[in-house]
Amino acid sequence: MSAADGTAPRGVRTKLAGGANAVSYPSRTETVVEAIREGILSGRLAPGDMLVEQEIAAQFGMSKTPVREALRLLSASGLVTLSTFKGASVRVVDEQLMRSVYEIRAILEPAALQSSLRRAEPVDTDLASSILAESAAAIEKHDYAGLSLLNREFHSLLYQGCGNPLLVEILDGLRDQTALISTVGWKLRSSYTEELEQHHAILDAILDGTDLDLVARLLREHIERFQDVVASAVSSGSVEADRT
Amino acid sequence: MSAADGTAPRGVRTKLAGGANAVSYPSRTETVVEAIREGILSGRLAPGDMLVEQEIAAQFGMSKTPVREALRLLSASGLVTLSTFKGASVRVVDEQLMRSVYEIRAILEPAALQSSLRRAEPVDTDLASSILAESAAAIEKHDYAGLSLLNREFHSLLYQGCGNPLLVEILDGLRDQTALISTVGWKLRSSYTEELEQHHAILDAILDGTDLDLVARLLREHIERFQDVVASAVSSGSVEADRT
DNA sequence: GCCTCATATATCGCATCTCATATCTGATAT
DNA sequence: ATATCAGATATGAGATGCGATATATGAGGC
Repeated sequence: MSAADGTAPRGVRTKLAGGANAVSYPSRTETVVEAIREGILSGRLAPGDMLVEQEIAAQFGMSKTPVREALRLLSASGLVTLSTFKGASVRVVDEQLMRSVYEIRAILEPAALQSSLRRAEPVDTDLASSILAESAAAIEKHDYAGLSLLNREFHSLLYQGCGNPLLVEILDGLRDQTALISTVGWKLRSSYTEELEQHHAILDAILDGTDLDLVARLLREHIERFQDVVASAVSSGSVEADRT
Repeated sequence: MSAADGTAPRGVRTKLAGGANAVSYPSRTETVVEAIREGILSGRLAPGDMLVEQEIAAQFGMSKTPVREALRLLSASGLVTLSTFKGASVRVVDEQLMRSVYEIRAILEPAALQSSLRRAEPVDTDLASSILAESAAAIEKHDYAGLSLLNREFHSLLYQGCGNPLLVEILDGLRDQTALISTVGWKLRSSYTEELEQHHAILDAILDGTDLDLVARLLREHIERFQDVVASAVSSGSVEADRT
């Protein structure tokens, strides 16, 4: 009520619209989608948290309409569960879902990586290397949220250059779903050094560049390994336990 | 205008809600999504056709709100293109997109099929067989819209039982995207018999059941074959030509 | 005759309002 | 005391209206 004046925000958007990027300026719906997405991925919003339209609308100083659309969109992308007349909530992950996600990633990511490596502009190995360095630092500092982000970035790098935008889109979506548990599954902590080691092994194999099949196999085994780790972590109930 | 009374439709929905299936009754948004989806898949709506909110709303006797949501959802699933302040239109496919779709299918479908075959309740070969019989009949009758539908059904059958609901969902989405051109690409007509033959070969290999790798390879090569066929058909501009 | 610019219209984006539904609370009967 | 049912409340679903913007159209100038 207080922030929902109705005139001020509209002016702001108008200014943005005529401003720098004429094409595709951020609609209010996009704003909300991005904000909630970021909230979930960063772990600020935990699985099961209710997402109340009116609350979010007030928080952003807008009407419920764009919020509603945003929640629908997030539901379509799998981050949010929508129950008719009951409301929206951050998706609660179960073992089945996580196994599904990792199974698909285990198939697609190695294939995408091979496509990347076969192309002219393959993989930014410098950036990958620095990400791994940051990962080590994050582990030192016990910054597991940051580490989770870095891990996702690393995997993204490997398939980003595969030349298939749709494949990238799909893998980005799957990657986001893994974030539903990565940030909260503290029980996975012990696996982080192992994950980093495997990332290093994969990067080394890429830099070596002689054996594409080896690279693909390493990545696949890496993902399959974490399918089991994550699935068992989820089934043991460590996911919802940490959030009071 | 005429049908948008506002009170009559509501009563209908209420009756449905309290009626048979209490859980998950179709919301207006879902109705529209399904209708437009069906329209696109059946070829009644051609790529490039504008989808005007008010028009559709009037047609269904509802307000613009659910229509709007439906269009957003369809955009997220890739069947509809949304241009800000310009409107929604049935997605126009280009060669790049089609290559992307088929490339991913070539990776995922064989893997999914192998998963299916390894499970207890693998593939409904009886149904697959009858679908192929119907396909032959459709070719006889030059019913290419029906044939396209049957082809999609056949592929669906192969991965439906893979035990990974998310994978099924993704493949269903990709399958729908191929429908954007399948029904209108009349130039593909000559390939239909070849497609049917290959489907038969795949089914035979499944029924034989001795060589899983052979089955996977046949399916992969089948899809890769049609990647080229479809891509060249799209680039030659046969897609938009047929629709006056 | 063709190009440029202002006006007009169509269409989307968002806000506000109303209605239908689920959940919660409490009273009553067993 | 507990189970059940009715009313209250909260919340989503949908309808309507207004404002913003892009495209189309026509007049005027070169």
